[in-house]
Amino acid sequence: MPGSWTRALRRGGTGGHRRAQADVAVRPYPRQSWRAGRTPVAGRRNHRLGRRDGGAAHRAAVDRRGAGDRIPAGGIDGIGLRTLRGELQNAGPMSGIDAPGTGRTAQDDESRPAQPPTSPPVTTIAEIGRHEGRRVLLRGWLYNLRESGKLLFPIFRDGTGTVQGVAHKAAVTAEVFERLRGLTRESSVVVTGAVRADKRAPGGYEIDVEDVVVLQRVAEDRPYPITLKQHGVEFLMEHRHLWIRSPRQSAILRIRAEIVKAARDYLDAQGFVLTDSPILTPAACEGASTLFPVDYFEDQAYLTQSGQLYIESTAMALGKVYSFGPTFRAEKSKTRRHLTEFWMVEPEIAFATLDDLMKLAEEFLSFIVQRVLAGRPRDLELLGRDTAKLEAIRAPFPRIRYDEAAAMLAEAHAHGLLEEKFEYGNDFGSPDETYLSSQFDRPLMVHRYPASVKAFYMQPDPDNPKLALCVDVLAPEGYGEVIGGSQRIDSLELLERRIEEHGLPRDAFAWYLDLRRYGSVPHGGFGMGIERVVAWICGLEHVRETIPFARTLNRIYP
RNA sequence: UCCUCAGUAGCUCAAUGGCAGAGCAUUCGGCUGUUAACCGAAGGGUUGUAGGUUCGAGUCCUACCUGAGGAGCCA
Repeated sequence: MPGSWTRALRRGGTGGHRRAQADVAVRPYPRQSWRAGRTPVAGRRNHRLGRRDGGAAHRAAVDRRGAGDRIPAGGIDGIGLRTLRGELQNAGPMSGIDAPGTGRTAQDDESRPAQPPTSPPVTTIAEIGRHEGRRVLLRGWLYNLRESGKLLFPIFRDGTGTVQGVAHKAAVTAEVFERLRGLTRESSVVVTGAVRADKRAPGGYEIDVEDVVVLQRVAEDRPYPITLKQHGVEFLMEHRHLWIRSPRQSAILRIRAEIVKAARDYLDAQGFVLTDSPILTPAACEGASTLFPVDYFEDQAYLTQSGQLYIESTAMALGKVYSFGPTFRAEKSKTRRHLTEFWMVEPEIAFATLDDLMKLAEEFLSFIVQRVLAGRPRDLELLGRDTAKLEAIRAPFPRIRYDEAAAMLAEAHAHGLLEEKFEYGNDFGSPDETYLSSQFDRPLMVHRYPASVKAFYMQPDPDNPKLALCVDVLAPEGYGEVIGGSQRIDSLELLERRIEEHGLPRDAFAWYLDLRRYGSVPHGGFGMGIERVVAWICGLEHVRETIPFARTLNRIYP
């Protein structure tokens, strides 16, 4: 069923924004040529598996640096202020921080004019506007440098944003001018200069450079590999540790942090108790997915694929609980929606019914989306996200039964909107989900699937025991299932029967059955995949950009 | 596991079976308001690997390796 996802994406209008960014961007999705050139690293196969060259290259690089090429006591983070201010006023102790042999170190600035007696305040680029008209100290990296004869335009970044500096040859010392003129991208710097509002500047402000101290200079023979031009996916993922410096990637990670915080704030405020579940588990939680085996002191253990069974027990202890953590699936899925390691937030509630769960799910998601809109508008803008589509995400969400969804799919197929005919009784395929969610402007909740296609622990619908009291929440714009949940079986006898029917090892579930033996109550919960939510809210083509270091079928480096 | 597509300079890509190229990056030179700056010059190649067809293969054939997207499965 090729193309239905991309068609849906195009309809959704998320396809064309990438090129608009002055950032490293992956080419628009539909083009087939996402290939990338080979990376010329020896032992390539090995290092993808995490066994590089034992660090020889790094050691060599360190060795090449001179003895003076050391971070001052306290490190860069703690460099601070006191040290740096001292440096800036008597360019002494900082000497040698630059690469040796370049002749452009701070120690050469003996002819620097006397500094004013007070040192300028340290600020971040995000807050630079507060210092308009005053001298400040910026600590960051050189993002780019443009030259025009006797004018230099360095663009600095510091993690909070980017700002352009201006250095007139006549306005700075010859040493500062030369040091800046030859500076290489991503060299780390401490910049002194006056903040000036300028209509030509994208952020509204520029900094008139007065002095630049170079903490570490990137060497010309190993220039920063990620340029401002386009790169292929493989190259970027191979350099993920550097790619995250790009404004676009930084924006995504800030939004991810906002989403995680919003999810936790919401649940905390609703009286949920965080009870994290174990990562190392003795057996399959659900039996379906493939698990990563781990040697556990000569016993076999597995990385968790869901914390659900464990939080059912903490819910019986504490009432309303949730877990937040990584989960692992060894499925050989190669799609833009899959990672082998991903994060889930899983609320579980004693005495909850399916209706309670659906109400929680829609309010939970609405809260998260609105929080991101309010808290990270500039990052959404940087990503080119159509925020009108996010503004619409407010509870209540549409709810349809599996039966109704199946009828919609049958009709779509009859009208030629879906290539493959949907067979009643099956679970929905990706194209089916994409079609269903495309019919609504907010997340779609599909409930009461056939029990036969769902997990063994789901409570049957009393009105029709062939159906399960479960719900999947399908995100709009083709982002697929972001939440899956259900009411759980509370009858000991029924749960025992289901475990047997599914051929699961009864011993491994003895503790789980105890929950039905000692004061069983109706209860339920759901799991929300963080990466899919981030991809949806950010309008991304692939979940690999939603986490600092994605683990996929073919990649575990860096 | 299956289907489809793709591997050429550090990167992104060209090259009817006939001399392996461009842009960016790097180096050198120029430019007093640049916005992925621009202009000029230089260096940079075992065309994924191994076979085969051919007078001649980056191009055609076979196998393998690697990556991407999709299916299945899932969040």
